[in-house]
Amino acid sequence: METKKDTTEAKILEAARNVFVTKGMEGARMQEIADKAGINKALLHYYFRSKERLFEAIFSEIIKFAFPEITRIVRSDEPIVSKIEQIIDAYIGLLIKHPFIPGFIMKELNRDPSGLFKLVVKFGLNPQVIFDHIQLAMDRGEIIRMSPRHLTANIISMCVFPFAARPILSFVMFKDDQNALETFYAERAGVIKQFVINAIVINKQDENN
Amino acid sequence: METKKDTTEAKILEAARNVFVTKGMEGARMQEIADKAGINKALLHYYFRSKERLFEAIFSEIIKFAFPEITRIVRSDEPIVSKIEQIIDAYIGLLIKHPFIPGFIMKELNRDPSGLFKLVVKFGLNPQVIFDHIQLAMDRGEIIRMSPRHLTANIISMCVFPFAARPILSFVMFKDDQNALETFYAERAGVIKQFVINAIVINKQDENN
DNA sequence: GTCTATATCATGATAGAC
DNA sequence: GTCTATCATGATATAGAC
Repeated sequence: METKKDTTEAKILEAARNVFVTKGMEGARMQEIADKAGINKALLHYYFRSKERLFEAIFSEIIKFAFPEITRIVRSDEPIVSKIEQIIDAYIGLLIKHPFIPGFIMKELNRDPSGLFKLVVKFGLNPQVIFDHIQLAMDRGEIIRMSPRHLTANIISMCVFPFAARPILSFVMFKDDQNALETFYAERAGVIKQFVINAIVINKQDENN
Repeated sequence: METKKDTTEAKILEAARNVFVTKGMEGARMQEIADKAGINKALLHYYFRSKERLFEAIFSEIIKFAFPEITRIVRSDEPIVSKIEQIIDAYIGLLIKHPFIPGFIMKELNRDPSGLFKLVVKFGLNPQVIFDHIQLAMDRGEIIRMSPRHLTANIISMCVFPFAARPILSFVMFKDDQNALETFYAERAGVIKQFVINAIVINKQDENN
């Protein structure tokens, strides 16, 4: 129906996403967004009243994206190790597809976290559920005892940080060899899964019970 | 000698560090820096010709700080596990003292990595040395075999990311309970050391050989 | 070295024709 | 809805007095 009407709006959103993600809120220029969208500045203000509004639209879009459907995986009835593996696969897959999102999120959250607050509240995302599931698995003796928060932090850190710090990796670790960097990212999921399993699983030789 | 002469310059640098670290290059205002330093804008340009120059001064200062003397630890003649533990302690100690540095570094590196390039080259920092040492420890059977690059990435990720993503942790994990957050950071070094040892050390019951 | 005043310029935003 | 032209603001940077 309205798939025809909003071609301009769609072009604006795509251009804005592009510019905001690479330059950030402060660094982005309305002129550049207009150019990339093939229109002029006035039209930007016609569709989105201000730069602030346009940014919020993009930011919401991205944040929703960054919290993938972890809850579904967590709530499933599989053993904890299987859940953790699925979450790592889901995260890394997402990050390989959209490698610039972590940098953007962290940049903007350090600037003004209020946007995140609204969205997390709106989505009713409750990390306590995750911690409880981990605690349960520990009580059942599936994995070693450690702080569920720290375990969660460890896993997410290993997944996200290498993408957020892409320029450092690229230059310091790989001397700007982009192919080597891509290979590294592709290996990441497997490496993290193995690392976490080594660290926390108790009966490694008895996984089939 | 010139410890008296440069009090104004010192005040400027401190104010600039403050503003740049919290607001970033684009978000920082020369007016605010001048106010915080107790002088006026013109004087900023007298000491540092432009905003760009002033920023570079601060950025260099911070970057040097962020690469602590890891090389010394790596080169020492201790077992690999001991080295890793020392590095984790050094890193976390630094980050607890200066928790806003990671966010700043990542923000600016995603904007323009050229500053890093110059400094890394200047310092002659060579990560290959680290990878070689790890490889050697693997060949000697001290730790399991895995990619040295991935192992390094895992450790640094777990150290740095929770600080870089401070606003997310603070709100999502701790509902803005600052005390709980500080406690979490204080526990971090111990947790990471244990986690890494569990993941990679081969003869855990035989560490004294 | 430090100040006031001002030049210069870029940006977000709006008015108004079509 | 889309454009051109313009405004208003705020920023970096400089001139020049003291």
